[in-house]
Amino acid sequence: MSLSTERGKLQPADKPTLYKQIRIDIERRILTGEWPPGHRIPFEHELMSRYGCSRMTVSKALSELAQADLIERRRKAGSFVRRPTFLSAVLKIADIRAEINALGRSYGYELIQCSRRTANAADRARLGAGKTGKVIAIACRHSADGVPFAIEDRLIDLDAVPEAAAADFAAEPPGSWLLHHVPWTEAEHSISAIVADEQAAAALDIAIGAPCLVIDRHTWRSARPLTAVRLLYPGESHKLIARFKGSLEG
Amino acid sequence: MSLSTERGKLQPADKPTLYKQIRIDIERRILTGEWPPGHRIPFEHELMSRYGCSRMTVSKALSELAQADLIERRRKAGSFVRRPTFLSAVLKIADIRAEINALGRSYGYELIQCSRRTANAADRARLGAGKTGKVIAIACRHSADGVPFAIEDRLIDLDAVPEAAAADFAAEPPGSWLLHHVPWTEAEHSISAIVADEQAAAALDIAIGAPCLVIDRHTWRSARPLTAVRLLYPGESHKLIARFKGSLEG
DNA sequence: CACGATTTTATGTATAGACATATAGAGACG
DNA sequence: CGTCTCTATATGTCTATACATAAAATCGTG
Repeated sequence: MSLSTERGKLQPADKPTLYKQIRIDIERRILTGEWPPGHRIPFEHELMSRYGCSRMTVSKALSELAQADLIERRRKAGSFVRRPTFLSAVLKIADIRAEINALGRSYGYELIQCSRRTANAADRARLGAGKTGKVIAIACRHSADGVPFAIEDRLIDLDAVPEAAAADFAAEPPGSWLLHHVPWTEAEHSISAIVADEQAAAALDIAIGAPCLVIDRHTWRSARPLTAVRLLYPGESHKLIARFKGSLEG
Repeated sequence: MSLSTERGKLQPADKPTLYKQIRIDIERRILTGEWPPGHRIPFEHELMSRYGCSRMTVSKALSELAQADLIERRRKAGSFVRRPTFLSAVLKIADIRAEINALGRSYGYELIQCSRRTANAADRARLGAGKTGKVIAIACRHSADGVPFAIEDRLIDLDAVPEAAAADFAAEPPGSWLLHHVPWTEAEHSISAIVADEQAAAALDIAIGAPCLVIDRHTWRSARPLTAVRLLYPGESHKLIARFKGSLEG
């Protein structure tokens, strides 16, 4: 409140609509700790009189805060500050080609192996779901400026993604192809560290025993497994960045 | 549409309010690719007549989709499907104590070293910002059922977090203490892989040369650095899970 | 006191209407 | 043909009102 400055005009490039003002106000109190987790936000009717507006307006502000997971709304009880999903962050895993291009380096791609087969027990276990028919198994390598960047080992469920049968994975990396042709609803990433074995070391041109970052990604559409991929990055050179930012200043 | 089953009753635990129905409907079309990125969503007045409701209702659905970054709304032009933030996912990094407790294992904590000093050049570089006064440097170890789980190496800016001077980090892990006492607005995680050196191997009770997952986390409040921490996990045993889930199914 | 029924209340959804605002596209003009 | 202005229009915000719904609080009864 009374954030008005000594300037006569308000902040120039601002659009201080009322509901947004209320949202920012409450958000500020939460993020500064003035209203700690568990604290009950004033009732809508209190906010109505405090800001001199209708219930729809404060409700809109509270709804957005709820959608952003900052507060929890409970009928009859009120709205409460949520324990921030504290150490959760948005992990951006760019498409490898885009990632390398963004670094201003030239992208290189090599298909190492690509075969189609009826799913065996290991394939089924890896894809996670029951009876699978045919799958495509792909091994390939991504490089930046000619230096190995990551190796990829992928399995695609051909029943779930029949279009993949017609794709030319020698010309286009499977990750990019899937991104542009196959919509998905759920993905899970598992990140771990291993040391390079002989094969990985050779493919990545690093020493045996050097650390590697591993990303295992599974992708589903409506609970149906589409693809499973393991990406191996030379561990010291590559970093994944995850960032969390409150929307206070955004 | 027409997801109704052969059962006479609708889905029991469902609350198919109209605006949510509209939201799910549009979301489905986007996620299945029926409406690809760039596609113009029907105008609000079209949706009004299609669903037979008021503009506020369709607007609420569209607003939520916009807040979820699935569509972009432009005055006069309409609403458009955004290119999904494709490979971004929510990375959940739980508080270590909570994480271990969640696994049903007993949490152990040992403070290895804790000292206060005037920030040196390395400290300033690590915290990222300019002139820092005093800092607290902490080294500690987390264990699960007596087995080393992770080692932590942390720096806290005492000027930004003066309360930390009074905290007893022998009794409470710095991560937990900070979580409960210090609000923050931004955090960045950098994930990489290294092999254990002699010191890390000893602290984690693993072999020298064994892979380790490293998380470097920096935390700010309104762009001011609060703390920088490096967590070292035995790489094969530990996995970070990041999950993306569309809200299609709830 | 324990337990089930009833009331109260804060949020959830929805409406019709109003005005604001940005801007794409049309028309005017040089 | 380029540029400028104007206008039509889709979204953005807000109101006052209405009824639905879940759950806390209260009451009543055994």
